[in-house]
Amino acid sequence: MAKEGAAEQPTSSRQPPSSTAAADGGPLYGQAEKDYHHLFNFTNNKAGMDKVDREKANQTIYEMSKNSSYFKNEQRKDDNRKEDIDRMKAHLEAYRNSQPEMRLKAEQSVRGVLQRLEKERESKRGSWWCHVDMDMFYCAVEIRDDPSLKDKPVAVGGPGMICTANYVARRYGVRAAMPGFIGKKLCADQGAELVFVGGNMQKYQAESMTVRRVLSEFDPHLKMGSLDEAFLNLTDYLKENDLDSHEGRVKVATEIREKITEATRGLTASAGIAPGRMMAKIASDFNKPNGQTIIEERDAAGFMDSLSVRKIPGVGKVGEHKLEALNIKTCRDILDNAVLITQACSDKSTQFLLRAAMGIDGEGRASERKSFSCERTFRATQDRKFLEEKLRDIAESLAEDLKSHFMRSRHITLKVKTADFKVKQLAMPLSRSTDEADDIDAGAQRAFSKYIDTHGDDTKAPPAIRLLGIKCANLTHVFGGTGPDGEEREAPKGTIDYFLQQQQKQKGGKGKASEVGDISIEIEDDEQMDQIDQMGDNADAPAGDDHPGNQLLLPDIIDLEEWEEDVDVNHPQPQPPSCSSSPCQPAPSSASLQPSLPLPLPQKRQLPQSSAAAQPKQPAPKRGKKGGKRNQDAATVCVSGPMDALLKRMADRKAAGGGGGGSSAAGGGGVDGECIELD
DNA sequence: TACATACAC
DNA sequence: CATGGTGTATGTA
Repeated sequence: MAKEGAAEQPTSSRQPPSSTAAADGGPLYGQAEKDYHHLFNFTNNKAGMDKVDREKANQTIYEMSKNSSYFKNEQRKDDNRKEDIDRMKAHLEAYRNSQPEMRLKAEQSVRGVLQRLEKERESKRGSWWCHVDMDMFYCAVEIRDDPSLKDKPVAVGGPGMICTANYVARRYGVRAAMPGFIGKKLCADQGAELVFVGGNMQKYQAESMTVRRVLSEFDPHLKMGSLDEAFLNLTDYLKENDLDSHEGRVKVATEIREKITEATRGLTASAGIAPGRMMAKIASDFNKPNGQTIIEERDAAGFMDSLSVRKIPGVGKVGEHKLEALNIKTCRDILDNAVLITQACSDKSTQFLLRAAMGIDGEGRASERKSFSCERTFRATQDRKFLEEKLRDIAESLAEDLKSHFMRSRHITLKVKTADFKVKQLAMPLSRSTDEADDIDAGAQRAFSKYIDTHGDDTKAPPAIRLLGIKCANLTHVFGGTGPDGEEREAPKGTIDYFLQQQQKQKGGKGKASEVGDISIEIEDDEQMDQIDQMGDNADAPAGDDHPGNQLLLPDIIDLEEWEEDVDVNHPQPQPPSCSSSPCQPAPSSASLQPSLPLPLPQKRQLPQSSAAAQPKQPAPKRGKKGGKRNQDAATVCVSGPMDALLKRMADRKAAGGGGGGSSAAGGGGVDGECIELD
């Protein structure tokens, strides 16, 4: 099945790099005004839309958007960004005019960084990652179950927002994350009717489990990124099955996809295999849908070089434009202009960009969940009663959420979006941790009053509001103790809380009970690591828990019920990666001693345009038993004081003399002026 | 700490 | 009639 040919020739049949947005789809609209073309994130050159179609779609979208509050707000934000960019440019200009010694120093420092990175990349050779991504997942499920939809433009979602569109709809310019009414119009203008299908999360979860089962055969430790994508470490599988070769990888990718299609009765997936997670992810997108891309180590640098910066996960619309202002469009440009980047970006961003451009994965250390939030959009209103009731609903929903996860929060943030789409947040620390709706509500209402006070004055009513939300942070685990009904609260098997409970018991009694505060838990071996890895995926979780699990130690992955699946908005198609036929060159050091802004480091790794498959096959380097195992190092999980919570709770009970955590909301004055007092 | 932004999905 | 919700990271004051 599928496009194996494509897999073996990832480089051969692609179009040259698309020109910039302005040149490509030149804005025929609002010419006299500023150019907001790039705000239309919905058009790209995928899915066989030709230039005319694209331009037509752009105009439709523009016509429908231009007078909306939403779009006006986007313009405002964009103007702010432009100022940012101007400041950045000014800063760079200052650098250009600075003392040569200074610039020389900067360049030497960058050279060192790049060399270090080169070494790091070298040291990580030999590990193989696969990213599997289901094609238009939700949509595909719906179409499979109702084949009459097959040739129609279909969107999962509604008139409010589109979650996923099939490829027929995409031809009309319909995209994920596009409001449904625009999608509808795009189709209507071309004589088609967009069919909306409401989502069915249960069904998608079930399908996702099926996919997972298939994949776990290749890597039992796989990490599902969301319902429709997964990361697999294939290193062991390839070695154990004597498939550690280009042919082997092609075979495995093919097999993975075939098995998925078989197990799901017709759903297709795209896959990427590469010597790193990030590259694998980019690769899986490269021949979508129903395709695959394999990147060999010797091709990796060349592949990255030609890639648009926008392909780097973490570089979005804004980042792309910032870099564009520096004349940086590809990953190669990032490396060639590393000095520029160090001057224009923060240390963190610089590190991130340089690593990404070289194809080196981020450290990707995941942490425990840090917040719970809930927000609702509604028809903008000034009706205070209505808004307060909305807040109450949200608080109740959050309390439920917290309880079902055995968590409490000590800090809440109110979020308010006005009719003009401006967002404001107000923090409200609580005097102690809570999972009670009353407490959360009290805090939120107080913050809301404050908002009203500061935003309406005597003459002017406060603005209409279109969204309210609450975020609960400063979380602590709760186990033991009693729940709201007075019943014993025990963490269910298979949850992180259960794990922590066990740990607690083992370390238990002996000493240190008096030591209130954070405790840390040592994860000593892979087995324990896996135990944690698997948590939350178990069916043992409490019923009605729509969050598949916690995120402990899942790197860079968000595993919520995701709404926007398969977003591939506005990604220029990557141009053919030029492949290098030689392994990565050691970091060169053609050091001219003259400071010059674009520092040619490391040397260009350009090479013939032969495809990966056409390259002479080189066996992957034999390595010692090293690259394969993930998480070799013992990891330490820091848990923000479950002990604390326990003791506090006891203290609370003593003080309150009453049942459980229940507490009446405190209207009364918060301590410290801002902190809301419970009980 | 508080707030705003950017990003992923 | 009309542009979502959940979560993380980061920069700045």
